[in-house]
Amino acid sequence: MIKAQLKNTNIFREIFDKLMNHYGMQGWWPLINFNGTNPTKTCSLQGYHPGNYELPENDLQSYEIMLGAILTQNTKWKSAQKALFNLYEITRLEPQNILILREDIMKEAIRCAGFFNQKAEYLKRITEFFLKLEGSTPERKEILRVKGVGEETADSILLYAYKKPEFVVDAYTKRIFHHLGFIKENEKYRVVKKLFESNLPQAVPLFQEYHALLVEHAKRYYTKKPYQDELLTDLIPNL
DNA sequence: AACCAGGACGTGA
DNA sequence: TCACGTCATGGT
Repeated sequence: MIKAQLKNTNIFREIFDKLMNHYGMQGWWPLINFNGTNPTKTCSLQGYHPGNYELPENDLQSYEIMLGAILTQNTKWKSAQKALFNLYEITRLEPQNILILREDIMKEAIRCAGFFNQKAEYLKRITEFFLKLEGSTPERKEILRVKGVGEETADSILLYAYKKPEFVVDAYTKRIFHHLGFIKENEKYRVVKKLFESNLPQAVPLFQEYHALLVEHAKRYYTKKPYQDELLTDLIPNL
Protein backbone atom coordinates (compact mmCIF):
# COMPACT_ATOMS: atom_id res chain seq x y z
CA MET A 1 0.00 0.00 0.00
CA ILE A 2 2.70 2.49 1.00
CA LYS A 3 4.76 1.66 -2.05
CA ALA A 4 1.73 2.05 -4.23
CA GLN A 5 1.07 5.50 -2.82
CA LEU A 6 4.66 6.56 -3.33
CA LYS A 7 4.40 5.53 -6.94
CA ASN A 8 1.31 7.70 -7.11
CA THR A 9 -0.77 4.72 -8.10
CA ASN A 10 -3.78 3.18 -6.53
CA ILE A 11 -3.92 -0.58 -6.78
CA PHE A 12 -7.64 -0.61 -6.09
CA ARG A 13 -8.23 1.69 -9.00
CA GLU A 14 -5.85 -0.32 -11.18
CA ILE A 15 -7.76 -3.51 -10.45
CA PHE A 16 -11.03 -1.80 -11.24
CA ASP A 17 -9.70 -0.46 -14.54
CA LYS A 18 -8.40 -3.85 -15.55
CA LEU A 19 -11.71 -5.55 -14.75
CA MET A 20 -13.67 -2.85 -16.54
CA ASN A 21 -11.47 -3.09 -19.63
CA HIS A 22 -11.84 -6.84 -19.60
CA TYR A 23 -15.54 -7.34 -18.83
CA GLY A 24 -17.14 -3.98 -19.56
CA MET A 25 -20.03 -2.34 -17.72
CA GLN A 26 -22.24 -4.81 -15.85
CA GLY A 27 -25.38 -2.74 -15.48
CA TRP A 28 -26.38 -3.90 -12.03
CA TRP A 29 -28.83 -4.19 -10.32
CA PRO A 30 -30.93 -6.30 -12.76
CA LEU A 31 -34.57 -5.20 -12.84
CA ILE A 32 -37.72 -6.95 -13.99
CA ASN A 33 -39.93 -3.90 -13.65
CA PHE A 34 -38.14 -1.95 -16.30
CA ASN A 35 -39.46 0.66 -18.74
CA GLY A 36 -43.02 -0.24 -17.84
CA THR A 37 -42.87 -2.96 -20.45
CA ASN A 38 -44.09 -6.49 -20.11
CA PRO A 39 -41.43 -8.23 -18.05
CA THR A 40 -42.08 -11.60 -19.59
CA LYS A 41 -41.14 -10.10 -22.93
CA THR A 42 -38.37 -7.62 -22.21
CA CYS A 43 -37.52 -10.03 -19.71
CA SER A 44 -35.01 -8.78 -17.99
CA LEU A 45 -34.13 -12.36 -17.70
CA GLN A 46 -31.27 -10.58 -19.28
CA GLY A 47 -32.47 -7.54 -17.34
CA TYR A 48 -29.21 -5.73 -17.26
CA HIS A 49 -28.95 -2.10 -18.23
CA PRO A 50 -25.27 -1.27 -18.68
CA GLY A 51 -24.36 2.37 -18.39
CA ASN A 52 -27.68 3.48 -16.92
CA TYR A 53 -26.91 4.78 -13.46
CA GLU A 54 -30.26 6.51 -13.05
CA LEU A 55 -32.00 3.31 -12.09
CA PRO A 56 -33.97 2.64 -10.02
CA GLU A 57 -36.25 5.43 -11.15
CA ASN A 58 -39.12 4.82 -8.71
CA ASP A 59 -39.86 3.30 -5.32
CA LEU A 60 -41.27 0.12 -6.78
CA GLN A 61 -37.96 -0.61 -8.46
CA SER A 62 -36.13 0.04 -5.20
CA TYR A 63 -38.51 -2.43 -3.60
CA GLU A 64 -37.82 -5.01 -6.28
CA ILE A 65 -34.11 -4.71 -5.54
CA MET A 66 -34.80 -5.41 -1.87
CA LEU A 67 -36.67 -8.58 -2.79
CA GLY A 68 -33.89 -9.70 -5.11
CA ALA A 69 -31.25 -8.97 -2.48
CA ILE A 70 -33.00 -11.33 -0.06
CA LEU A 71 -33.66 -14.01 -2.63
CA THR A 72 -30.09 -14.14 -3.93
CA GLN A 73 -28.53 -14.71 -0.52
CA ASN A 74 -26.12 -17.61 -0.92
CA THR A 75 -27.93 -18.43 -4.15
CA LYS A 76 -27.22 -17.97 -7.84
CA TRP A 77 -28.91 -14.94 -9.34
CA LYS A 78 -30.51 -17.14 -11.96
CA SER A 79 -32.41 -19.01 -9.26
CA ALA A 80 -33.29 -15.84 -7.40
CA GLN A 81 -34.54 -14.29 -10.62
CA LYS A 82 -36.76 -17.25 -11.34
CA ALA A 83 -38.30 -16.86 -7.91
CA LEU A 84 -38.74 -13.17 -8.56
CA PHE A 85 -40.62 -13.94 -11.79
CA ASN A 86 -42.85 -16.39 -10.01
CA LEU A 87 -43.68 -13.71 -7.48
CA TYR A 88 -44.27 -11.21 -10.24
CA GLU A 89 -46.88 -13.39 -11.88
CA ILE A 90 -48.76 -13.68 -8.60
CA THR A 91 -48.36 -10.19 -7.16
CA ARG A 92 -46.93 -7.88 -9.84
CA LEU A 93 -44.37 -7.26 -7.09
CA GLU A 94 -46.68 -4.82 -5.38
CA PRO A 95 -45.84 -4.63 -1.67
CA GLN A 96 -49.44 -4.91 -0.47
CA ASN A 97 -49.92 -8.06 -2.53
CA ILE A 98 -46.75 -9.58 -1.13
CA LEU A 99 -47.88 -8.78 2.40
CA ILE A 100 -51.19 -10.62 2.08
CA LEU A 101 -49.83 -13.47 0.00
CA ARG A 102 -50.52 -16.85 1.59
CA GLU A 103 -47.48 -18.40 3.19
CA ASP A 104 -47.68 -21.70 1.33
CA ILE A 105 -48.09 -19.98 -2.02
CA MET A 106 -45.19 -17.67 -1.30
CA LYS A 107 -42.96 -20.61 -0.38
CA GLU A 108 -43.88 -22.52 -3.50
CA ALA A 109 -43.09 -19.49 -5.63
CA ILE A 110 -39.64 -18.97 -4.18
CA ARG A 111 -38.73 -22.60 -3.56
CA CYS A 112 -36.28 -22.56 -6.46
CA ALA A 113 -34.15 -19.94 -4.70
CA GLY A 114 -33.44 -22.17 -1.71
CA PHE A 115 -33.89 -21.48 2.01
CA PHE A 116 -37.51 -20.82 1.11
CA ASN A 117 -38.86 -21.13 4.64
CA GLN A 118 -36.75 -18.33 6.07
CA LYS A 119 -36.74 -16.25 2.91
CA ALA A 120 -40.54 -16.27 2.85
CA GLU A 121 -40.50 -14.62 6.24
CA TYR A 122 -37.67 -12.26 5.31
CA LEU A 123 -39.59 -11.04 2.25
CA LYS A 124 -42.56 -10.10 4.42
CA ARG A 125 -40.31 -8.31 6.90
CA ILE A 126 -38.52 -6.28 4.24
CA THR A 127 -41.90 -5.43 2.72
CA GLU A 128 -43.17 -4.06 6.01
CA PHE A 129 -39.97 -2.07 6.29
CA PHE A 130 -40.30 -0.70 2.76
CA LEU A 131 -43.87 0.44 3.34
CA LYS A 132 -42.93 2.23 6.55
CA LEU A 133 -40.30 4.19 4.64
CA GLU A 134 -43.01 5.92 2.61
CA GLY A 135 -40.51 6.89 -0.02
CA SER A 136 -37.72 8.04 2.28
CA THR A 137 -34.20 6.65 2.19
CA PRO A 138 -33.39 4.32 5.09
CA GLU A 139 -30.35 4.58 7.34
CA ARG A 140 -27.95 1.65 7.34
CA LYS A 141 -28.62 0.95 11.02
CA GLU A 142 -32.35 0.80 10.36
CA ILE A 143 -32.08 -1.71 7.52
CA LEU A 144 -29.79 -3.89 9.60
CA ARG A 145 -32.55 -4.26 12.20
CA VAL A 146 -34.75 -6.02 9.66
CA LYS A 147 -34.66 -9.78 10.17
CA GLY A 148 -32.98 -11.35 7.19
CA VAL A 149 -30.86 -8.35 6.33
CA GLY A 150 -27.17 -8.64 7.18
CA GLU A 151 -24.33 -6.32 6.27
CA GLU A 152 -23.98 -7.33 2.63
CA THR A 153 -27.69 -7.20 1.93
CA ALA A 154 -27.97 -3.83 3.66
CA ASP A 155 -25.15 -2.37 1.61
CA SER A 156 -26.55 -3.88 -1.59
CA ILE A 157 -29.88 -2.19 -0.92
CA LEU A 158 -28.26 1.14 -0.10
CA LEU A 159 -25.90 1.09 -3.08
CA TYR A 160 -28.23 -0.22 -5.77
CA ALA A 161 -31.71 0.71 -4.57
CA TYR A 162 -30.90 4.08 -2.99
CA LYS A 163 -27.68 5.14 -4.71
CA LYS A 164 -25.78 5.57 -1.47
CA PRO A 165 -21.98 5.12 -1.69
CA GLU A 166 -21.73 1.97 0.44
CA PHE A 167 -19.22 -0.56 -0.84
CA VAL A 168 -20.64 -4.08 -0.98
CA VAL A 169 -18.43 -6.90 0.25
CA ASP A 170 -19.35 -10.49 -0.51
CA ALA A 171 -17.65 -13.86 -0.29
CA TYR A 172 -16.17 -13.36 -3.76
CA THR A 173 -14.65 -10.02 -2.79
CA LYS A 174 -12.92 -11.56 0.21
CA ARG A 175 -11.79 -14.56 -1.82
CA ILE A 176 -10.19 -12.43 -4.52
CA PHE A 177 -8.43 -10.00 -2.23
CA HIS A 178 -7.22 -12.71 0.08
CA HIS A 179 -5.77 -14.50 -2.92
CA LEU A 180 -4.07 -11.29 -3.99
CA GLY A 181 -2.62 -10.93 -0.50
CA PHE A 182 -4.46 -7.85 0.75
CA ILE A 183 -6.47 -9.38 3.56
CA LYS A 184 -6.38 -12.43 5.78
CA GLU A 185 -8.81 -15.25 5.23
CA ASN A 186 -12.14 -14.64 6.97
CA GLU A 187 -11.37 -10.95 7.45
CA LYS A 188 -14.24 -9.07 9.03
CA TYR A 189 -16.80 -7.48 6.78
CA ARG A 190 -16.32 -3.92 7.99
CA VAL A 191 -12.55 -4.15 7.65
CA VAL A 192 -12.78 -5.15 3.99
CA LYS A 193 -15.50 -2.58 3.37
CA LYS A 194 -13.39 0.20 4.84
CA LEU A 195 -10.36 -0.93 2.86
CA PHE A 196 -12.19 -0.17 -0.37
CA GLU A 197 -14.00 2.92 0.81
CA SER A 198 -10.82 4.53 2.12
CA ASN A 199 -8.92 3.91 -1.10
CA LEU A 200 -11.55 4.95 -3.64
CA PRO A 201 -13.55 8.10 -4.37
CA GLN A 202 -17.05 7.81 -2.93
CA ALA A 203 -18.76 7.50 -6.30
CA VAL A 204 -21.91 5.42 -6.62
CA PRO A 205 -21.39 4.23 -10.23
CA LEU A 206 -17.82 3.21 -9.33
CA PHE A 207 -18.98 1.20 -6.30
CA GLN A 208 -21.82 -0.35 -8.29
CA GLU A 209 -19.61 -1.48 -11.14
CA TYR A 210 -16.75 -2.56 -8.89
CA HIS A 211 -18.83 -5.01 -6.91
CA ALA A 212 -20.53 -6.35 -10.02
CA LEU A 213 -17.21 -6.77 -11.79
CA LEU A 214 -15.70 -8.63 -8.84
CA VAL A 215 -18.63 -11.05 -8.93
CA GLU A 216 -18.28 -11.59 -12.66
CA HIS A 217 -14.54 -12.08 -12.35
CA ALA A 218 -14.83 -14.46 -9.40
CA LYS A 219 -17.41 -16.59 -11.16
CA ARG A 220 -14.78 -17.31 -13.79
CA TYR A 221 -11.61 -17.66 -11.75
CA TYR A 222 -12.57 -18.29 -8.13
CA THR A 223 -15.10 -21.08 -8.11
CA LYS A 224 -12.73 -24.01 -7.87
CA LYS A 225 -9.31 -24.34 -6.34
CA PRO A 226 -6.58 -23.84 -6.97
CA TYR A 227 -7.42 -20.33 -8.04
CA GLN A 228 -5.55 -19.22 -11.13
CA ASP A 229 -6.20 -15.55 -11.64
CA GLU A 230 -3.87 -14.68 -14.47
CA LEU A 231 -5.73 -11.43 -15.06
CA LEU A 232 -5.19 -9.69 -11.74
CA THR A 233 -2.04 -11.37 -10.46
CA ASP A 234 -0.14 -9.42 -13.12
CA LEU A 235 -0.85 -6.30 -11.10
CA ILE A 236 0.69 -7.79 -7.97
CA PRO A 237 4.49 -8.01 -8.51
CA ASN A 238 5.49 -10.07 -5.50
CA LEU A 239 3.00 -12.88 -5.73
C1' DA B 1 -21.03 -37.54 -5.52
C1' DA B 2 -19.15 -33.79 -3.16
C1' DC B 3 -19.15 -28.98 -3.69
C1' DC B 4 -20.62 -24.31 -4.48
C1' DA B 5 -24.06 -20.39 -4.97
C1' DG B 6 -23.95 -12.31 -5.27
C1' DG B 7 -25.64 -14.89 3.53
C1' DA B 8 -28.01 -14.56 7.82
C1' DC B 9 -29.53 -16.29 12.21
C1' DG B 10 -29.27 -18.73 16.70
C1' DT B 11 -26.57 -20.77 19.99
C1' DG B 12 -22.98 -21.59 23.40
C1' DA B 13 -18.48 -20.80 24.69
C1' DT C 1 -16.88 -11.16 20.16
C1' DC C 2 -16.39 -15.75 17.80
C1' DA C 3 -16.78 -20.26 15.97
C1' DC C 4 -20.12 -23.41 14.39
C1' DG C 5 -24.35 -25.66 12.98
C1' DT C 6 -28.46 -24.77 10.27
C1' DC C 7 -31.25 -23.41 6.51
C1' DA C 8 -32.43 -25.90 0.86
C1' DT C 9 -32.70 -25.94 -4.05
C1' DG C 10 -30.18 -26.45 -8.37
C1' DG C 11 -26.29 -26.91 -11.21
C1' DT C 12 -21.36 -28.97 -12.09
